[in-house]
Amino acid sequence: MRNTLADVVDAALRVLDAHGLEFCSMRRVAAALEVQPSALYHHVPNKQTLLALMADEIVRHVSGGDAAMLCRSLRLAMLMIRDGADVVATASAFRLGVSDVEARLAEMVGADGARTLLLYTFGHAQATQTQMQAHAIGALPGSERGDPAGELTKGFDRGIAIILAGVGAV
Amino acid sequence: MRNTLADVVDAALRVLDAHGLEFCSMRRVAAALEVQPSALYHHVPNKQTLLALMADEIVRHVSGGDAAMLCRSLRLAMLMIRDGADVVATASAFRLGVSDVEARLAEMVGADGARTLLLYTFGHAQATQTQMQAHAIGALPGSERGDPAGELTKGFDRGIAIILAGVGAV
DNA sequence: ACCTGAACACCGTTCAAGT
DNA sequence: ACCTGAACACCGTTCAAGT
Repeated sequence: MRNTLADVVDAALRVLDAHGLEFCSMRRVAAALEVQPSALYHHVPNKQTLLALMADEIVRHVSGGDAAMLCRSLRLAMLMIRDGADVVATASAFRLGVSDVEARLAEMVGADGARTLLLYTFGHAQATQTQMQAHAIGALPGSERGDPAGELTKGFDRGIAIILAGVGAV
Repeated sequence: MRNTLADVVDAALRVLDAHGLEFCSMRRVAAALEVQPSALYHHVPNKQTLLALMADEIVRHVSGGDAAMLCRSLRLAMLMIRDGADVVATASAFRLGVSDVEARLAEMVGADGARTLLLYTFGHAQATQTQMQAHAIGALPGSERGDPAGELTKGFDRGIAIILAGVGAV
């Protein structure tokens, strides 16, 4: 036994973080494992499935005592890896590591509140990552002041507070 | 003069709607215009730019009297075309047809409320489209009951109501 | 069970050249 | 200004064959 499915997923996550989703190809993942591209298809039926497994892994350790902390943990998990928000958002319809988070949120704030929190968290994480990439390239008109990560996080927290206040007000 | 930039963007949107983002390649857009792939690069510097122009076009006619109607209009504009939510969400960091919507929302509910509404709308539209695709393929476990579009729209409206209530409650 | 090697039908992009 | 033709360095996936 030379490589396991977990090895493939780990290698794919390393390639994703190093090169971004655009260049996270089956051929590059295979190269990272020093294996022929066709060897991957012994572990995984296609690329879409591999991306779903990557999404599960990204979200695996999300946890938190209340709704706000759970959302913050989910956001951080996606931001930890390059293009993580895109990978999770795209795969989340099928793979249910995310549905797990939604179920825990639903216990605290109801089904509608849970869905609202979750989809806002996805949207914000995606926007954060594209904005951070734009900032890294240096392509933001009139906002060349320092790293924007802190302000983005504060903005995220304000949105969560708005939604939670709305849940309370029914 | 044989083709204009607008022709290229229109052709790209037709290819997107017919085949989806995955198969919306420069080569297929060129074929739709009965032109060689290299001809596109006279109108557009690269594919990313073309996608941004497509996003602007998708969002062009969004309008509404209050915040909720504006969000509903934005959501419908993205849902009108296959994979429209993905195209708009990915391109929205640079292209500012969306920033325009955000600015109008900000006048009504403040900057934080506008951002929350907008990112929730993106997240919900993306989830709606992946779910509708899954439903079309017939790949949803235990939910084979009719078209889910109506329930998804009601769920969206409830989320908007929660956020607007939260904005009111500060 | 896990992998190689070769092939198939594709990509985005560049560039000289045509009209 | 708008396009062709040819090329370059890539893709995802399949399949027979090896160990």
